[in-house]
Amino acid sequence: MTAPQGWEDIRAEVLRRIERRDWAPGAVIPTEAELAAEFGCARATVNRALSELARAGVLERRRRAGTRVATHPVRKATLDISVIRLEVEGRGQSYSFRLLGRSEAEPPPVIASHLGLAEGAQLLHLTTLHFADGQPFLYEDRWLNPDVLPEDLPGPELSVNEWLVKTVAYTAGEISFSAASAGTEEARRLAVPEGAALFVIERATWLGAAPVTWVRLSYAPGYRLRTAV
Amino acid sequence: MTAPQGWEDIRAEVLRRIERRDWAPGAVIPTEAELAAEFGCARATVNRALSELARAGVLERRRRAGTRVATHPVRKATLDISVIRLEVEGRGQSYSFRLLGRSEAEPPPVIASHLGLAEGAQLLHLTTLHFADGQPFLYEDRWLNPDVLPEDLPGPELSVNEWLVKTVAYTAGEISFSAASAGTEEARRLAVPEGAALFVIERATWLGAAPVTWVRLSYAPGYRLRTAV
DNA sequence: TTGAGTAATATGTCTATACATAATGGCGCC
DNA sequence: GGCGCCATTATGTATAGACATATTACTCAA
Repeated sequence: MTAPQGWEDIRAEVLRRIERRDWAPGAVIPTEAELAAEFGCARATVNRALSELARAGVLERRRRAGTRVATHPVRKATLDISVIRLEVEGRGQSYSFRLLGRSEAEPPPVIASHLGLAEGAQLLHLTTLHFADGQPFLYEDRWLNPDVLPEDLPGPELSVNEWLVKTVAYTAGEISFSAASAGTEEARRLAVPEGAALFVIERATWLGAAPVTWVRLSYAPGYRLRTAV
Repeated sequence: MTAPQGWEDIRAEVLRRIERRDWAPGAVIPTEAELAAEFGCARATVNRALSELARAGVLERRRRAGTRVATHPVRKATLDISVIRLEVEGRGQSYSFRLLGRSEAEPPPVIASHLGLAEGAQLLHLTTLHFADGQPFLYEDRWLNPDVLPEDLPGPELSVNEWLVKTVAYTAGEISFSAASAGTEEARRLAVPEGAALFVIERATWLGAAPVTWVRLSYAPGYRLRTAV
């Protein structure tokens, strides 16, 4: 066997020992210095490898206490939250969208309180339907805080969704994924029967303390969000 | 203003400049060497900060071409895929489960082909109902490859889910999230009307080329998977 | 026995330097 | 002008050494 060279090799070797149960879950593994001596590399290189594994949830590291194999390996799945156009085009389909409604209004209390808005605050309310290959793909229900918008809204060539990610910064955000039965409006827009199971992403973002946007994305039936682990 | 000290300070400062649009999306930012000179630190420190931001999707880095602000900031949401018991207990509810069925059978063709199984291969089929505070919370439909199991199946104190995570390694995996209408079996088990919108996680894992498990988790209505961005 | 104080230790980070690697831009050749 | 090669350049990684920091383990006194 060739000795591990770079930090990725060392990571692989450590992972292999964990999978082979040379190092059992919960057990303390050798220190960085010891591993560096064994692999014949600098401690920093071992540190890089072990840090990556700790970030991935495979190891747990604490100063002075050492490094141990995680007993409950919390596998972290990373989802890429992208622009809808790119998501559609990434599936090899053609993208289009249509702005359905635009108004200034007071958001429902649930949304207002979630965003931390004062009572009676007016937000911009935009509803958009996104298409993949001409078929309804996603219904977007968005509330926007006009105070944080640096420029005018985009022209018809850019969806609000895409314009937002390119121009409005935010410092904190929440995402939730759930399933919901299609309501009257969603069903009509997506051309599905009322009550159909829709995959729903709700997202709220803030810029500092100021709410930026709240959006609910209802995907047409059949949609799957995928990722590798 | 005090000069940034560690790599986290530098990361914060860079992020601030991006959010203030000192560095616009798509623009090339100064090189590591230049930033190191400006901040009065080693290049490795700047490298650490910029690498983190690149990993987070805020920056795009390419050798020789330099570092630029991402035009399509692909926000990466990381989900912690944990043991179901911990998920329930993390919500402050009491956890229990019941093994509903256990048999050896040939999986449906969809699953078999997805896993890359030979035709006619027999898998262990386990169905489990998980409860939160005594209420049906999650219906688990699992197919297990007996060849990769290192030990006997767990006793009644540990759910298959938890036992698997702690004892079976895997090298590759896929997760998908979707919404589905409750089928007859799911509806009966979760005590919801047929056709109710369920949040579904499907997951397949392999150990090298060998399939390990395929599982479908159907959550009772109202379930939300949350994460921060 | 208990608690406070202290020494020991493993990880976390930074530095300076060096070389590796990928990708670009320009140069020269045809 | 077009094409291929090569020097340049910015990032990626490795190194040894140093100091910082968190936390444990130990010692000693009340």
